[in-house]
Amino acid sequence: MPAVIVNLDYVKEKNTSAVFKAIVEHGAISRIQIARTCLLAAGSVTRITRLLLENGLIQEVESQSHERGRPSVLLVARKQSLHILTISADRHHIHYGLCDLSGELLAEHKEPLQATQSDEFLQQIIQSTQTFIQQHSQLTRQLIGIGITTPGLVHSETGVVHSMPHLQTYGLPLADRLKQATGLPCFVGNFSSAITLAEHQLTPHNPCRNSLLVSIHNGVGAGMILDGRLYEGSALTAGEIGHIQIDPLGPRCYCGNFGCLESYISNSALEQQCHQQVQAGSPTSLPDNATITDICNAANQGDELARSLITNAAARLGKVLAMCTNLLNPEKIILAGEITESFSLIEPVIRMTLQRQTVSFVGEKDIQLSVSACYNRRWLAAYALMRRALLEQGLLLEILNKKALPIAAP
Amino acid sequence: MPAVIVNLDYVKEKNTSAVFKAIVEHGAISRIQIARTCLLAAGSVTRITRLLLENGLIQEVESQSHERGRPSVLLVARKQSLHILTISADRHHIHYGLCDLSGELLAEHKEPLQATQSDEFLQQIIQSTQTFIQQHSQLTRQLIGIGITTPGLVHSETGVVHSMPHLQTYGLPLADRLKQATGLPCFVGNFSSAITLAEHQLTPHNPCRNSLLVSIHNGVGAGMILDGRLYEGSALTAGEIGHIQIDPLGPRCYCGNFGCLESYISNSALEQQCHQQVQAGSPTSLPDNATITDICNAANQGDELARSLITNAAARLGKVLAMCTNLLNPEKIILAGEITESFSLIEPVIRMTLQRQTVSFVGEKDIQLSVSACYNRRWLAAYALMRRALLEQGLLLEILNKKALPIAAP
DNA sequence: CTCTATTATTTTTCGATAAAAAATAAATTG
DNA sequence: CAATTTATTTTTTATCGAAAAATAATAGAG
Repeated sequence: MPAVIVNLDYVKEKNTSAVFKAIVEHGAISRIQIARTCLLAAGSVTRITRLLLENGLIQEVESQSHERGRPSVLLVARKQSLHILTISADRHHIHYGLCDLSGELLAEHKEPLQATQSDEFLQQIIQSTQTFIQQHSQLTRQLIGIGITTPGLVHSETGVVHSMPHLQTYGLPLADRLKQATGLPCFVGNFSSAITLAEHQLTPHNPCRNSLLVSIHNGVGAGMILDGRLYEGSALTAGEIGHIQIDPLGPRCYCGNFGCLESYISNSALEQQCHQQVQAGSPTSLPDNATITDICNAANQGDELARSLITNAAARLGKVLAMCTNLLNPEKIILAGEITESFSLIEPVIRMTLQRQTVSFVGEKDIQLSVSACYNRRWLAAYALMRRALLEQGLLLEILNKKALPIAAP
Repeated sequence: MPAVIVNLDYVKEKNTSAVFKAIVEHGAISRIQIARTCLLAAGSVTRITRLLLENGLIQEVESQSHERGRPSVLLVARKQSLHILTISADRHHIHYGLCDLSGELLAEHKEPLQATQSDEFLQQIIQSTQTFIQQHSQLTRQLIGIGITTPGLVHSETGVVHSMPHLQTYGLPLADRLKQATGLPCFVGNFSSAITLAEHQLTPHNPCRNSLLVSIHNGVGAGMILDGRLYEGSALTAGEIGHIQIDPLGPRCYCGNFGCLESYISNSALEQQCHQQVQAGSPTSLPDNATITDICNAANQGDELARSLITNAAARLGKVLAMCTNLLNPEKIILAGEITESFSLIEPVIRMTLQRQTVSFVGEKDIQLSVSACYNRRWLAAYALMRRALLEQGLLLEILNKKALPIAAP
């Protein structure tokens, strides 16, 4: 019944990961502090850190004197010791990136999506990946694996892309195929989910166990961290808040239903509303073909029409966020998308709506509302999948167990 | 950082629990089957089952012959080997129950809630518990612990009742206090959450990782199992779907907002709607002071007014369930409350609403809709807390480690 | 029917190894 | 040099997995 086998290997895996994670997340930290953090005996920390030191994953940096007694030696992660290849496919392009343990981008490459179906997609990715690796051979020597994000339904545990309609892709074992072709561990995930994970990983010091990342582009969707873990739903379709109905008499949505949130607040919806209003003669500085960015800029500068478009959208979004809050009681809601350029306009509207439409004891006052810090750094989504695998899912020990380590010597 | 300490004790705890759980959930099962189920070596299973046998928790029942080879010996849990005390407090009464490992009720006692504030509440519970234990001394000899459910906000990990306004109770460490008074392990939880857990435990053979239990009485709320675990939210207030706004122009709710779901579909709301309609002269067999049960009965028998009241409520509930489905993509939605007497009327309406208001690929067709099988057996909520502690949270080993076992000899 | 070969389950034995505990070493201050 | 804190080494304990051994049944030959 248990998916994880609990034995001595598991203990070693968990504790090694925990120690490494403590070092990665805390920055410089002494062995004794690690022992306290991870609730391990001092001797165990010595053994584990020795393993990590020998493999060049961490290094001793300096001694820290205390009031009295032997000074502690601080340890840090050698972020250059291992590199991660990130692949991020969207509807039109494939982005390749190479980053270090900290997520800093070292190299990148963007190419148009040439494939029109599943096989071609796989071929393109395999070929371009190999080329990319060769072109950056100095950096890719320490490559420990590949993180891949795609649109559509992806089962990140198995690495199978269940559905990616624009490429007629159904049930593609992408992780396995790519692993076969490159010999590297591969982890695949849906982009929105993975970027939610990335956002979650950003703040290890202030761990937020329940958060919602809402992205607003031409579609509107949400990623969720619940009880500290990424939640994706039974059929991997959780977070479809764009198709929550907010007005039964509203316009028809492409999904077939009526009055979906997306029909009101997506970028294209706002641009269309703007177009209509301008044509109808509303006083504004905007042209009738203004983009969402134009609208946000105008709103920030006080344009009345733009402001009303943005705040109306915020009120509608707030309504749905209130429902989500009543249902899930999250600590934090993070927004992403062009409309966040006008976050200072949106925030008070959402807060007010939350206050009015949630039960008081849900503590809507304490909800943190913010703009995504990493949505625009696409590669961080794929990086987050690899980081999770490394720090929480046993990839670290898998790497250490191979004697032919790709890790740079100290 | 990790809340759980991963060491040898942890391995033993997890594997012993896994084996016992396999026996409890599977019924008669051989050692080799356990080994395959729990991914353990056969020798490990022998060792663990020996421990359980020696302590009277399981017993060998019969041998099962195969085509050839040594027959396997089937093991079952001795459900009479340990008893669980359940306490369930609501606004007006406290229910005490004694049940065996399988959840079957062996004795019960119900008394009015006399307390009006925190201290008195604690006193009453302690006193009545002790009396109840003494009165059933034959059964309570094998008592392994107490499960308690209350209304309000309860942190089940710590056993602290954070808020129970009707008793002016805030921050009461109920589990600790009761443990102190009785010497028994105690686990406290919110009733709605715990009953959701109970429902989840009912179907171990068909494990559903994501489900929603919606209860409709005078309040409307939801409990959630997400990724196989009970989800309660950051401030323990998840599931407040009764206060999702379904009409901004709707009637004022006692929570201060307008148009809450609860104002339309709660028992009292339906009774009030019925009253108004009857007074207004709608043709019906119902009296103007019909109860919710009357309304359901009439609806089932074809009364037009009753049917329209019920189906209207179902449509509104369906609307909110559609939102929940879009957001959470559950496998199963379970309904509880008097209105489920008319489930056959409600179900098609909810299904239709789900179909219309969820994105098609969410797979709303596959959603299981059913009536709660254990909502009316209140004690099962408290039992579920104890069962979880025993089978998943290390209580089993805690009990086995005490040499003075309360467990009945074979 | 009896005996033997076969086969699958269960038990025992043994080795590897991880963590805890205890003892020791090292580094620094006053 | 004593006191103190950190780090390392050694010893101890305990679990798991693998494999050997024991066990208990059946099938089929004679």
